[in-house]
Amino acid sequence: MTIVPLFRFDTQHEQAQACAACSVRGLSLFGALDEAGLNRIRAHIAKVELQAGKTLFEAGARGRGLYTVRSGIVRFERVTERGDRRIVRLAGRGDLIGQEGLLRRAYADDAVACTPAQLCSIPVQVVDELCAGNPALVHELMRRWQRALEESEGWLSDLATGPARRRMLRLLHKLAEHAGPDELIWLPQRDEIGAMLNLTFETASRLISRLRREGVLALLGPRHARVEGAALQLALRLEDEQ
Amino acid sequence: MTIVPLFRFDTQHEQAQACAACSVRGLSLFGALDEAGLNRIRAHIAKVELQAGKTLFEAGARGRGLYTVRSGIVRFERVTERGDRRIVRLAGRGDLIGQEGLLRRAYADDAVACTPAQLCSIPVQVVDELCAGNPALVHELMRRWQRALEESEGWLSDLATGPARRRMLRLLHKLAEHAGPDELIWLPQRDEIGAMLNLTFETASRLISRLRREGVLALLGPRHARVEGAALQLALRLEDEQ
DNA sequence: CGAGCCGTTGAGGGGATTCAAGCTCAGTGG
DNA sequence: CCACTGAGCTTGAATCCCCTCAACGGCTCG
Repeated sequence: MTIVPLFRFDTQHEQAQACAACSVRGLSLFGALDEAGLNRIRAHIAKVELQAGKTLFEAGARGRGLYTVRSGIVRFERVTERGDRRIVRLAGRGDLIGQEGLLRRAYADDAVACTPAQLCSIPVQVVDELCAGNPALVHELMRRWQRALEESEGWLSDLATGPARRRMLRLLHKLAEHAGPDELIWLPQRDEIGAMLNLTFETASRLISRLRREGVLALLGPRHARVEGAALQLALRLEDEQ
Repeated sequence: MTIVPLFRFDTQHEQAQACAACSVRGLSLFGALDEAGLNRIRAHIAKVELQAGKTLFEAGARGRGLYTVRSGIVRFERVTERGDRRIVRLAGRGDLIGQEGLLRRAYADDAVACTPAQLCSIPVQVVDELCAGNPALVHELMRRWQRALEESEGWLSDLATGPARRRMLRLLHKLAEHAGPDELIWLPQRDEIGAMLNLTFETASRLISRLRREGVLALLGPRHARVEGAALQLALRLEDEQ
C-alpha cells in the first residue's frame, strides 16, 4: 500500500487558484461550494498522485480521507473467500472515493489505480463541518453515493450477465467511456480482465485476440488499445439480437 | 405495477402509537427521529402492503416515495439489452428503498416483492424538510446509501463469482440471513434463481435438487425451504478449499 | 378434461476451464 | 556480450461444466 501525496499547497493563494481553475470542479463534489466555501477548505486539500498499480487504500482500513478523481481510473476490488480477487467497480474523472470515511466506517474494498491517477483529498472532518451549513453539498454527496450504487448495479447487469464474449464487448464499451481525447482506451492486463468478468486469463486472452482479428480492437503497446466504435456496436447488436 | 396502500392512518394518535411501537424503528431510517420529529411526519406515513410478485415501482419512473421495509424481501431487477432480466440486489427488514426520489431522479431498477411485504412510505418532500434541521437523519440516510452500495458489491463478489454450485451455496447463505424466526427461508422460483446467479432455470433446478439429495436443503412446499446450517457451511468450505 | 405453469431429469453440444507449450520483452548477472 | 530468468501474452488440446433441446409429472384453474 502506497500513498503518495505529491505536495501539499503551502499558501492559501496557490490552492485557491488551483481550486478555481480545477478542470473537474463542475464535476467534483467540491464543485457544489461557492468561493467562500472553497476558501475554507483550500488549506486542507491535498493533491494525491498515484502510479498505475499503486493502492490508494485497503479494505478494512479506517477511512480518514475522501477523494475526488481528477484523472485516471481507479478500481475497487475484493478478495473472495476462495482467495481470488474480484474487481467490483471502476471510478473515473469526477467520481467520489472513500465515502465510508464520512460514516467513520472501514473501507469496503481495496482501491487501486489502474492508470496513473490524480486525486484531490480532503479530511472527513472538514467535509462534516461544511455539510452542517450547506444543504447543496449534502445533496451533492448523496448524488455521488447514488452514482456509485448505479455504477455497481450496472457492473453486475452488464459485466456479469450472459456469455463471455458479450461481457467482454460490454467491458470495452465501458472502457471507451473512460477514454481520453486521443480515443485511446486503457486495456487491462488479461488477468485483470479475468477479475472483472469472472474469467480465466487464458479465456480473456482468447477473446481479446479474436476481437483484434475481427478488427474491433487494435492493440497499441501494453495496456493501450483503440476500439472501432462501429464494429463494437455491430458486434454488440449481434450478441443481443440472439 | 400495483401499489396497495393498505390503509392510511386517520388520527395522529394512531400513527404516533404505530411509529413508537414500530418493531423496525431502531433499524429504520425514521428511527433517527425523536418523538418530536415523529410527530411531524406521522400524518404523512403510509403503510404499504405488497403481495409476493407485485411491483412497488418500475425503473425509469420518477421517484416520489421513499420506503422502509418492515417485513418481507424486495428484489431489484433490470432488463438487459438482450431482453432477459437480472436481479441485482435484495432488500430486507430495515432497508431503505427508493432513495433516488430524494434526488428527484428516476428509479434505477424495478422493485418487486419476493415475499408478502410490508413497507412504510413517506413523501420525499417531508424527508427533505426534516433533513434541513436534522444532521442525524442525514447521517442515517448516508448510512443506508452505503449499505445499499455494499449489498450491491457483495452481490457481485459473492453471487457472480466462481462456479455455479458455489454461487448457489452463497445464495442460500444470503437467503438464510433473511430467514424468519421459524428458520424457514424463502426459496425463489428456479427462473428467479437463474436471474440472480446468471444461470438457466434448468441448471438452477439441478443444483437445488442435488443439494436436496445431499441434505443441505429441505424443500417445504413451494418457495419455502429449510437449510441445514452445518451442511451448508461444510459444503461452502469444500468449495472454497479448492 | 385440457391448458398452462412450475419443477425435474435426461441426452447432446458448446463454451469455458485446465493443463501445457512457446513466444516476446525487460531486467539481471555471468 | 549473451545466457538466464520471470512476467505477460498467445495458442493448442483435452476435459468438464453449463446450456440447449426435449420429455415428463404434479398442480391449479378455466
